[in-house]
Amino acid sequence: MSQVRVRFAPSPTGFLHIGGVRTALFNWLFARQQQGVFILRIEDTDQSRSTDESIQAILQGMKWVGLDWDEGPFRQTERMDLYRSHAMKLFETGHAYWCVCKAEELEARRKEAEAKGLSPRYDGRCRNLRITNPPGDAALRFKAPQEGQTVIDDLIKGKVVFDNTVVDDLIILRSNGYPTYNFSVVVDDALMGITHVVRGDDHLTNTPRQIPIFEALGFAVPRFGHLPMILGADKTRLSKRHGATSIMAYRDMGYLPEAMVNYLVRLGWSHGDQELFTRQELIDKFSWGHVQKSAAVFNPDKLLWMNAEYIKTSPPAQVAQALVPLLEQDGLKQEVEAVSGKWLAQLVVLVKERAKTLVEMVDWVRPYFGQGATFEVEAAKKFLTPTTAPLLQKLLTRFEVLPSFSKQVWEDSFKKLVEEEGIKMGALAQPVRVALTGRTASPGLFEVMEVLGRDRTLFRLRKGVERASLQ
RNA sequence: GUCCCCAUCGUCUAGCCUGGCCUAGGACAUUGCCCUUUCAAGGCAGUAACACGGGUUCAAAUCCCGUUGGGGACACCA
Repeated sequence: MSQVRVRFAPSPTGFLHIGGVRTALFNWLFARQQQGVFILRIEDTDQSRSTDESIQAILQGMKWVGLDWDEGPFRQTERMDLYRSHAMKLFETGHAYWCVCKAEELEARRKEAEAKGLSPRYDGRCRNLRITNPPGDAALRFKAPQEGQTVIDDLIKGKVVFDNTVVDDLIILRSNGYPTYNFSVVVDDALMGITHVVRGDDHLTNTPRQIPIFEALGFAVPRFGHLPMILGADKTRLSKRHGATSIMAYRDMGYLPEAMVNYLVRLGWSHGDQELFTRQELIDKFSWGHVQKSAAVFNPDKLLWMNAEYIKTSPPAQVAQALVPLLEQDGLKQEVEAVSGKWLAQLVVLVKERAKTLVEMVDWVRPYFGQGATFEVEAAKKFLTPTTAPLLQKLLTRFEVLPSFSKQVWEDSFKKLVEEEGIKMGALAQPVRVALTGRTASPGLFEVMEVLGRDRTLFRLRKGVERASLQ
């Protein structure tokens, strides 16, 4: 069997959509598993909607989720000669003809047909005109077979049969000389040696239009696979009104690329009961047979859970690295530069169990930068009171005589004081928590002290006593 | 309207191809309990589904037909 060659072929008309990422992912996974080739092709033949910014967004998105391509990115606008020469070849072999119908006329006829309840197909009126010297604004149409059936043995849907009577003669070269999608795709897929065309199932009905073109051109027909769509909570096609759909928006919301990949693959594919997969496991275990045939509803809750799992289990240094840009955006650039990567990783370990996103993590981590704590007003009011001041002072006095920080020793010392005072843990823990972090919620106190270090712990305790004495 | 695809808990899904082991499993969400210095995390338990109707069969979530419902496509967009 020859080498697998697959492609991802987005059109650059906006940001990279998460549905697009999933399509790319399935192709990429299959290529990596089969030691095949993954090609990136930009379908920009619609010059009015394509933009360079979109191309950049696509490349950026692909890189962020770690989908590397082996060939490309190719741009269709750089391959115009290929489409034109193959179109002329079809004309010369009698598989295509010039059509002089005006776009407005076609539109009007389509509307008329629809109004009568007929299917809005091209009526084929130029088919037998045998125009050989077309006017400059003529379009070239493919002469589609009108009898028989086109059968697709789909990788995902299985056998799908279309009557050829339902496909009309589609335009392959517009009057401006640009190829249309259904034609340029065929030429590229054939010329690039694509063995498996895997795309969204919104393309399923395009397939019986494309197969006859492969055949007319004398090319081998690739295998096809049509992935089910991603839906919003209301079961309609996922769009902006369901929330963020741009892959980069998820980076900005604090999602880890590994979590996005895992979630997106699991949306429509499964391997028994397993939910979490490493990239390598995905490559090893992927199979078309377990790709779901039906559309799937995008569930932000499950994605959030999965992101939390990745935050908890990924190497802390890696999470810290992803966190840094968000920290800097949040105005902590100087503070971040002042600390070591090792300490940052330690910080991640401190809070990773409570942050479901990196954005949440920024908030959890903020109290540990800088010398002093910033007290939340309500927290200070409740716990740093004149009654707690002497208690805090006693703890401070005991800690001050300890030469260096030791979790065990400091915790013992703390508990001993609680015992001697005959108070509950919380009665001392909460004021200390507020003194150290400025907040009423934080990780375990002694883990906090460890991250803060002896000096800052004592400093903040002192400030806490001061604040408590004030009220 | 025509054509195509699809149908298991609220959601993602296992099971379906190769009927019986399904009293339908897992995960997210949700509810309760436990743990606990706070907030989380974690542990345990609970609620919750084979769309409907006909067949075939000793036996159907699984095979067949129909109905209903959902989605997609019908451009000189991709």
